Amino acid sequence: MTTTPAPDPAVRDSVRGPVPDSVRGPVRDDDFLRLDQQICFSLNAASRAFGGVYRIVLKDLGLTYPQYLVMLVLWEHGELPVKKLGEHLRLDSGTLSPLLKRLEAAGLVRRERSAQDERSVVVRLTDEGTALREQALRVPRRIAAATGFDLDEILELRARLDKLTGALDAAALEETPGCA
Amino acid sequence: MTTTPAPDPAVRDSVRGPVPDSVRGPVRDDDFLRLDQQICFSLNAASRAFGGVYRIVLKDLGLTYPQYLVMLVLWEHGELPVKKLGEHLRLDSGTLSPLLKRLEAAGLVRRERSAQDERSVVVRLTDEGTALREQALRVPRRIAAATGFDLDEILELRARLDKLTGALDAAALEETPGCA
DNA sequence: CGCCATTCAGTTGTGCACAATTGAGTTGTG
DNA sequence: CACAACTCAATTGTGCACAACTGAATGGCG
Repeated sequence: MTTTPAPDPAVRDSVRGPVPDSVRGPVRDDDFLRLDQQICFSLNAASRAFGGVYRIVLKDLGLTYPQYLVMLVLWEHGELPVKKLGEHLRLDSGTLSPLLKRLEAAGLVRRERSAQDERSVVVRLTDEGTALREQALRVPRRIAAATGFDLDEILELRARLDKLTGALDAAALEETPGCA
Repeated sequence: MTTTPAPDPAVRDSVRGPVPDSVRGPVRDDDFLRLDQQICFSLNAASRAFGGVYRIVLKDLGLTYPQYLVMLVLWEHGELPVKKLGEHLRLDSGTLSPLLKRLEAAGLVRRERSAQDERSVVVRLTDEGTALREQALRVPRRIAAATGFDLDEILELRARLDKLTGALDAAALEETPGCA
């Protein structure tokens, strides 16, 4: 039983107020350092908790969670070059190349150099990979059930997370040294 | 520039309705398979986007994001055995042992076998590790700024994520074969 | 006391994330 | 055509997450 980091009302109250932080002025850095642990950490923990549930549910399919995400994209789009796959999933070739090699070894996909552009490698589902979709159809319900969230809650959370991701990506771009 | 996976309104609309899913009945598995990609994926993407921003901000401190989390816990609690550290962070010795070894190599912590219990290893901050806290104090503000979220938004999101994590952990426990 | 289950940190092995680099292939421009 | 700039997948190296296991230390129990 992992000790869930408690909401810790003391932290909340110590930094809260009717006036936005930027105007109100001195929120002590000490407080912020503790709050900070809560938010970044909560996201991390939730992501890993998801990973744990997927690991259990996907064991029957012989897929890891990232491999499942790749398969989802392929089931939806049929076939894609590695580059496009990476854009859908926010992953680069450093992550995808070995992952796809494992999927190929498992007989779920094939990788073929594009004839039009010899730089590009197109990833296609094999018959076996296509067939696996049938097994995968029951996965989402099990996951959704595990969350205990109803559809609206999920959708709203997703919207917040996407907004957050957008803001973080924009900030990362701005702050990267080589892009002023 | 990674192409941000768009909200894709078609997906949303295809599964949405005024009636809660559990009552409305047959949501097609196909739809769910696509929605599923959105939620688990959004969480993953947000977590990694956070990682990207932390990577930039923490570069000055010479810390990775997980190392920073460990330091946060140590700054708050002074010293802890590896086990307790793991409970705070939801990490086991397989992750912490090498991480702590790197922090020790960096001169930020020491690891000493407990005299009371020779099985236990207590992690302590060095003077250098304690001093690093001063540098870390400005990190949370930069992160908070990068999110573009105000405090209430952060706190609410955190509450939702913690709820989600709790539900997922409970589900994982129930569904684990060896605990019926 | 002697034995055994439990607790703890560490190790090993697999897989993912990401930065940096490589090398083949392509495209634009003179 | 020639050549520089760019694109793309793959590779290398570092670090994290987690399962499975090892081995030492502890604590309970007969």
